[in-house]
Amino acid sequence: MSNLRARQKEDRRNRIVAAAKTLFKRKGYQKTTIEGIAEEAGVSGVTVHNYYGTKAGVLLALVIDSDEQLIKKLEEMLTGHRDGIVPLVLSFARQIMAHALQSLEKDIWRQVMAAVTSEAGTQLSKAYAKLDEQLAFVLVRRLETMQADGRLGPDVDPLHLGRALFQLQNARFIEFISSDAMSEDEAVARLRNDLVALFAVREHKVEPV
Amino acid sequence: MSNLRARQKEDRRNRIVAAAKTLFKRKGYQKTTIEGIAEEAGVSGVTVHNYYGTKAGVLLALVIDSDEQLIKKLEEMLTGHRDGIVPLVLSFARQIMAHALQSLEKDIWRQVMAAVTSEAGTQLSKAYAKLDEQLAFVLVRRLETMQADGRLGPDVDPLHLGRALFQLQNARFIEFISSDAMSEDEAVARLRNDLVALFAVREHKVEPV
DNA sequence: CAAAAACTTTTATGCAATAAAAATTCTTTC
DNA sequence: GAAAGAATTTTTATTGCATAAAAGTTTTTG
Repeated sequence: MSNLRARQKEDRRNRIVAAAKTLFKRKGYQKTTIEGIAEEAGVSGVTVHNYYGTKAGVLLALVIDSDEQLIKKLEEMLTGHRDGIVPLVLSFARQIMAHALQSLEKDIWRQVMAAVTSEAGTQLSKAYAKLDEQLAFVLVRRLETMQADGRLGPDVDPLHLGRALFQLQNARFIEFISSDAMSEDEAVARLRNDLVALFAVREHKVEPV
Repeated sequence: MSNLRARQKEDRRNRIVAAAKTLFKRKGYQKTTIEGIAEEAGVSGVTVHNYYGTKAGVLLALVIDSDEQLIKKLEEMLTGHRDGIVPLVLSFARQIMAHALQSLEKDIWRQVMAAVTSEAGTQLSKAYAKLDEQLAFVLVRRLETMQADGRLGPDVDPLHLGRALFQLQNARFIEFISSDAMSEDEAVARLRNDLVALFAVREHKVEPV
């Protein structure tokens, strides 16, 4: 009997997120109220809280939806990439920044990033972390291909390398959204500096701690 | 006449931060109220807002004070460091994590990190960013010494490398405080994986974008 | 010392977040 | 198919952050 109640719940979830998306875009984050979202979605304010916990929670839910598409897009774009690691990571980064600004403004992204850390442990926060892991894996898979093709040394661990590269990219992404003044080009340039500097290192021994 | 007014202001600032420090430690972040801090400091709640803008602002001020000491400590500890880059960065990271937990609990650090991004552009947030830059420079100076000693190739840019290493360290630090379960050892292990993987790469060409 | 300037406090308002009680709607069972 | 029961939403109420404006106080300055 597929449960009317479950369908209604799903429906309300969708309406709330859709309402939030509309209002965040129209009025910005600070100026849209939970009560406003609730009204637009045809539920009570308390229901929004019951569903998503906080205003930032609603925002997170919305971002998670949009990021799932991003991952698919990235997979497509990077498959068949025949350049080196640096260009790979830079296109990856550029794509992420472009997608981010396309869906929401920097100011709102700052709220997203803040919510992810301050609400660490929440379901939604975990879901976001999972997406990050998936994003890192997009890189990992590319690196594995490169290694199979002989374009990456056999002594490199693609998993750890992919994760490290993602961390760097993410750090620069956060820097990017943290400043209204910073352009995509500037952010990419900084990331390139990071990579070039790191890859120029010839470390002899690694063992001692 | 050294301005009585300025001295009073300075005095209030100190009292507010001291009160906040006490209360945050005693009751945690969520449960201490601005009004409580104000009462403990002998001012009105609105004054706390006028001074620091937000509750997180008070917290940031407090952290900035403590981080200034950290930088000095790190300088001392790392001067005369004779190992390679990886051990250098790992001690650096370990020191930062130890200092962090010594002054505040993870939960509160999450609020700090969230505030830094969500309140980007604020005076206090800029001050925090400046401290990060100084921390990165601790690494940069060590790398310069290493290069002068011939322990780091002449084709490496110590400034960019130091910044990149700091970004990686910081990413893992955030991960560390974001999970109550993650130990210092685990965080350091992840950072080491990052570094080892990155330094194992032998990138041939870098030019094309 | 009095007027002006600089601050702080008081007062008031909006909104997020949370809890408990009341009301509604769906499901189940006879 | 209606009534009992369960699930879920809404109403209502409260606390605390944040902000603005008016009122009051203290320091500075002429």
